[in-house]
Amino acid sequence: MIKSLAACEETVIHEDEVLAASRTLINRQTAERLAQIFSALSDPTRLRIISALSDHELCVCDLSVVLGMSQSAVSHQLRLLRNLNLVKYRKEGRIVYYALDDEHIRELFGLGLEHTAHQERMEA
Amino acid sequence: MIKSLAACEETVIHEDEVLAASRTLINRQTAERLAQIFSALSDPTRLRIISALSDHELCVCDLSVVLGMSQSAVSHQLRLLRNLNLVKYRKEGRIVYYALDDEHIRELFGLGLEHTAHQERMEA
DNA sequence: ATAATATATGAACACTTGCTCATATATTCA
DNA sequence: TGAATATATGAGCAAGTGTTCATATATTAT
Repeated sequence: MIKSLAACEETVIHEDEVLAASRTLINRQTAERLAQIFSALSDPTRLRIISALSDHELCVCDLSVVLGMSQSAVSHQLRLLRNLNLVKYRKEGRIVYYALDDEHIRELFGLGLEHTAHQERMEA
Repeated sequence: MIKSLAACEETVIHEDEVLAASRTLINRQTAERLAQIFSALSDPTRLRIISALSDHELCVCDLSVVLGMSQSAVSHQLRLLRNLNLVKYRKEGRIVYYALDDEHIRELFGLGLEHTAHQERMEA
């Protein structure tokens, strides 16, 4: 424990802060989970899908038209979002309608948007 | 415009929804920006750095001890966070102290944590 | 000046990611 | 049943990512 703190040429520079930070640090598993959520939001295509679905549900074909992308590309991304439970779907015949399935994601998306708006103001 | 909507074997399935979604869809540049922000949060190491810095500033050496990672790896990630203005730093002699530099990121981090906590409850 | 040390960084490498293309599956319609 | 069509998915490939290793830079101490 204490021994593992030895580094930086055998001397921890700020032992108290290191101990404090170590106590409150999120664990590796939590970090992995968090990273997975943010990874889902770290791609422009998926963000545009989420944006497109923020008002209405849409079928895969509609989505590919809206995004101007191939059905295959959209479908692959939808699978990813589905696996992370960020979107839900319902089937009506051969048509599959996708919709957002997570208020947290809506919040994260909105908060991110605020941030970009903030950034743009800073640059102006 | 209207022509570009033709797809899915020449027939748009839900023209109204497609037009509505197209109007409110975030543009490609915004999507890129947003993706960049979330990308910064999409890696376990960077999330643990953010977590470690959430209370106190820490120097690079302290950080590498806290995270149990090489100084080089931490330094590379700090550069990335620095370039996105997510962390700020101050130099004191040869020691460089890093701290969070963005309330939005703190909020996003917190919101993400809530989500993982929610997920864990769902699984229990 | 020289040695020691905190941090930064380039190159390389394994691994991941997002797309395309081809094709499979499932449902509807004739 | 067989053709048409909405969606899903596997393989493959180009581009991106996170680490290590070696080394550069900058500051302090002798």
